[in-house]
Amino acid sequence: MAKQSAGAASGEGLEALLARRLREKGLRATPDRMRIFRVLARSAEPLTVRAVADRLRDDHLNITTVYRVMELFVALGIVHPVIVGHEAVGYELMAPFRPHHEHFLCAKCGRVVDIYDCPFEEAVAALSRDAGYEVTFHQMEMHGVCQACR
Amino acid sequence: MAKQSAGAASGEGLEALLARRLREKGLRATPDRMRIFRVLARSAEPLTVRAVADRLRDDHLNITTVYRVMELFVALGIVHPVIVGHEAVGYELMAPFRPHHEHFLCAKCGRVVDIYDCPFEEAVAALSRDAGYEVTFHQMEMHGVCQACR
DNA sequence: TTATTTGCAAAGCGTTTGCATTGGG
DNA sequence: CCCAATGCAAACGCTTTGCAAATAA
Repeated sequence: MAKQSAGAASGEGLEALLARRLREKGLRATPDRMRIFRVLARSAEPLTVRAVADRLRDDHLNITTVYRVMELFVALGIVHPVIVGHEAVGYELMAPFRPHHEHFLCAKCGRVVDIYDCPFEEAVAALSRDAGYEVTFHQMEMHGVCQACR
Repeated sequence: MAKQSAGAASGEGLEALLARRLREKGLRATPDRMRIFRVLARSAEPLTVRAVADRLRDDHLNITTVYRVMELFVALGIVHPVIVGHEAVGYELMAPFRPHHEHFLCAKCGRVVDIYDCPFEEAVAALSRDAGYEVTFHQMEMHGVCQACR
C-alpha cells in the first residue's frame, strides 16, 4: 500500500522540482540526470553506483556519469549515502524527494525494512529546543530481527 | 544522566573482555589485535582503516593486517562501520566496549559530536514492543548546526 | 606441536581524472 | 554561442588474495 502523500509530491512534480533546483545553481537538467533520478525514485532501497548504472545499461549510460551525478546529488542534498550491509555504500533520495523514513536491518534475512512512521520526531525536536542543536535531518538505523523472521 | 556504567568497564577490563570473546571463538588475542583495539578505544571519533594503520606505523603494523582485523571485529560485533563525512567509512567500537551514543554532524564546522544521553531509548523500546521488531542495536545520525556554530 | 595469523608482493577492481566532443539553455 | 556535461581510456589507489614464515595456545 502507498504511504506516499507524506512529504513527496507525485512523480511529475518531483522531476520538475529537481530541474528547478539544478537550474537555480546554474546547472543543467540533462536527460542523464533525470534518468538517474527516476531510477532512484523507483527503487525501494538504497542503490549503489553500480546498481544504478546496471539499471540504465540499456540507455548507454556511462558509469563515470553516474559517479559524477551522484556526487552532485549528494552535494545538493538530493540524495544521501547510507551503509547498506556491512560496507557497501548506497544512495537514497531524501526529503522532499522521498518521504522521511528510518531503516531497520534484519540480521537474519538481511532485508532493509523502511519504517515510515517515525517515532523519533518528538525527541529530535526536544534536542533542538533544549540542547541547542539545530537538527535539519536525521536518520535512525536499527539492527535486529524483523517480524517475519521471529 | 550518565549512562556510563551501563556496559563499559574501564580500560583493563575491556581488553580482557575482548581477549575472552576472541578465544571463545577459537581465535587468538594477538598483540596486533590488541593494539588495534587500543587505538580505537583511545579515539574520540570513528577511524578509517588508513587512520588506524597510520597511528600504528611505529609498531610496524601492516595495513593488510588492519583490514583483516577490522573485518573480523565487524563480524564479531566489536566495531561497526559508520559513514563519516560524505563517503568515507570509519569504524567505531560499540557497546559494551564503548558506551552507546548518537552522532551529530555539524554542517558548518564539520565536527562529529557524540551525544551520550540518548533520548530515543524509549521510542526504540516501544517499537520492539508494539511493532514486533526486536532491536538489538540502533544508531541515530543527525545533521545540522551545533551549539558553537550558531 | 599445529592451526591461526601475519608480512609481502602481486593482482583485482572500484573510482577518479584529462581531454576532446557533445549538447543544453 | 558558450560553458556545462558526457564518453572514453588511462591512471590511481584502496582492498583483496596467495603463499611462506612466524607465533599464540
